[in-house]
Amino acid sequence: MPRQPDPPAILLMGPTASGKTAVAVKLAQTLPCEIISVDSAQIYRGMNIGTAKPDAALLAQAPHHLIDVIEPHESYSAARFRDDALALMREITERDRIPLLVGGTMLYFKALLEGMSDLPEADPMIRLVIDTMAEEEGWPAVHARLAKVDPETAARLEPTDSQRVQRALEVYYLTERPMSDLLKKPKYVYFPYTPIKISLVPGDRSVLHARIQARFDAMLEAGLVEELEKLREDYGLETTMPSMRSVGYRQAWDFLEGRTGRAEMREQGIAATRQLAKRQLTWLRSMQDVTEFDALAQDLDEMVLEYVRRELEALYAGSDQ
RNA sequence: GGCCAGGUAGCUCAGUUGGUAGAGCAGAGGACUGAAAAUCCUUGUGUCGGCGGUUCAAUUCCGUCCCUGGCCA
Repeated sequence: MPRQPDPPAILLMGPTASGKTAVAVKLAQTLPCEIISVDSAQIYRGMNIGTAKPDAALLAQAPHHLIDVIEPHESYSAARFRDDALALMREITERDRIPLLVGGTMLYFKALLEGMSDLPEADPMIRLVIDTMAEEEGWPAVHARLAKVDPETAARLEPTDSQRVQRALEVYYLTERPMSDLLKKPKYVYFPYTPIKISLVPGDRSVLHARIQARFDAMLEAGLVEELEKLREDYGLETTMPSMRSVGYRQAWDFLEGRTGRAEMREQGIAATRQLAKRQLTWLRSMQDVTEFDALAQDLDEMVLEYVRRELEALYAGSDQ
């Protein structure tokens, strides 16, 4: 008896400003899918302008899951994303619909597809302790401490890689075991879907850069700085919070503090967005079994739609045998 | 028109007491396991404004011209 194939899931990936949302909406209007956002910044309530979040009208027309799920003073994680996304995907599939995962946070896609090792979650107190340590002695000294308890991880990390050095030491403090040991245990990979992986990659980088610039100007025009000002009044925000490290908000914060002028904020915001796009493209190049479309193509949404249709037909034809 | 200060990497600038030059930013490539829009690694040949002159050798000294800014007319 032939095995029933796993139900489909569409993964639509691309760098910032590549036009993912428009394509997703097109698919959602034409096929029985529900959109799940894969975006580490759009999860924050109230951060609308700078994250290029779909507006209320568009959300009413094409609902997105995993948008506006936490507040700007809270933090999220790849592990939480994986749990949330898998739960939603099951519900959507049970409704006989197809999950359509759309976004640019490639670590989240990876965590979803490949699973994560069994590691403890972040502990704010321990992070504070390590931050204090780093402030007093510098990150290389923290790295040296890590080398004593987890030489293997220390060897693969740069002493300057503050975030990973901190995480590795945090894992050791919480478990009293080196992270390298914990990572060696086989991961529990659970992804009972047939993924249809699509990437939107601009054929001409300079066109993407021009788009990024125009979009950042539009964000400033739409009141990005004012939005942050309001958020700072409503929440006790600090620059160390993950939400405030995101592109645009970080630069607007410096501007509000008087550390930069308006022109400088604009330059830095645009550059930070370009750099984000570059890192996203690096991720995409390393991903397997992804069908790539030129994000700048005229009839991009039609092309993607046709491709998805064909893939779905092939999948369902296979299941009827 | 006169005087002064500049013209060096895409941008901001350093430097060479004469032996053809280097930082920051930007850009490019890469890494990536509970903060990932994060965090980090690698990567710098450019008529040193043009043309002459002095010199073994000029981006560096001299002359001249062009351009930019400031002051004076």
